[in-house]
Amino acid sequence: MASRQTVQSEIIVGALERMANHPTAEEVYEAVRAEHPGIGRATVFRVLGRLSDEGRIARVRINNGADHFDHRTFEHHHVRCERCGRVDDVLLEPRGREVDEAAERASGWRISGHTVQFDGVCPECQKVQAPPAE
Amino acid sequence: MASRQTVQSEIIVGALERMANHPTAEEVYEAVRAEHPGIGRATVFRVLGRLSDEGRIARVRINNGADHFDHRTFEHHHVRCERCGRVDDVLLEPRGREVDEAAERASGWRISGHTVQFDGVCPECQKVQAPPAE
DNA sequence: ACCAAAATTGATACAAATTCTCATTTGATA
DNA sequence: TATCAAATGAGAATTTGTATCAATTTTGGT
Repeated sequence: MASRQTVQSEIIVGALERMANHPTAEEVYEAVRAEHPGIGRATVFRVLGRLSDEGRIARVRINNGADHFDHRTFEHHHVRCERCGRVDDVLLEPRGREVDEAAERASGWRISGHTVQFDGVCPECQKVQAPPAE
Repeated sequence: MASRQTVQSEIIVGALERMANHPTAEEVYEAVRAEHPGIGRATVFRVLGRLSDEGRIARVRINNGADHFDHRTFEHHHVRCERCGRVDDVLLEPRGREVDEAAERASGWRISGHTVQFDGVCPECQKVQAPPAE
C-alpha cells in the first residue's frame, strides 16, 4: 500500500516540509542535492509523484507550467503569478461534488473532479515597476 | 494592435475553423501541412499564440497536457478525458468576476482571472472495457 | 540475523510541447 | 514603390518530465 521507506524518500520529504511555498520538483531537487549530492533527479521526481499518488503530499498541476508540490494536503485552490510563476494558496471554500455533478449533467461525461486555477500578480511583483509589456 | 495578416495566418485560422473540437497546435500543424507543406511548425505555434493573445481565438491550457485551441471565444469551462486526453466544453454558466474578487480578498493578490478544468472520462472511453488500472 | 523477491535508485537516454535563433522574406505604410 | 519592422522556416535549444536497466536496498518471512 504505502511505498517503501527509503533514505532518499525521507530526505526528499524532509526537504519538502522545510520549503515554505509550493516548490517544483526541480526546486526540491536543488534543495536535496545541496545536502545530498548523490541523490538523482529522477528519484526526486519519482518520489514526489509516488507520495502524491498515495495522498501523502499534494501535487499542484499548473496550466502551462511545472507541477508544484506541497506537504499539506487539505483541499484548496491556487494562484499563479503571471510575472514570476510563483504559486500560492487561495483559501476559498472549494465547492466539491456539487459542481462535478452539474458538469456531469451538462456534458454527459463521467466527471471525477475539477481544479480551479487563478491567475494574477503576486504582492512582490506588484511592487516592481511597469509590467514587462507582453 | 492586430498582428499582420499573412498568407500563413490565413491558412492556419482557416484550418482551425474547419476543425471541430479543440485541436492542439500539433494537430493544427498536421492539418495545415497536409495542404501546405511549406508552413513550419514554429509558425503554427506562433500564429496560434499570437491570435489567442489578441483574443481572436481561445487557448485552452490544460494541466499537464498540450494546449488546445478553439476558434470560438465565449467563456466556458473544459473537461479533459483521463483516458484519451480529448478536451470538450462544459457549458456551465461561468461565475466570472465575483469569484476573482473573492480570491483577491482571500489572497491579497491581484487576480486577473481563473480557469476551471474538469477531469473525467468521455462517453467514448466509457464504452471501452475495464479501466487501465492505475 | 539471513535470504530471496520485489521495489527503488542513479545515470542517462528519450520524449513531448514549445520557444528561441537567425538569416531571409513579406506586409504595411510613408 | 522604397523602407523597415514584423513574420517566417529550419532547426537547435529548453523545459519538464518519463522510460530503461543494471545495481542496490527494503521488506517479510524464516
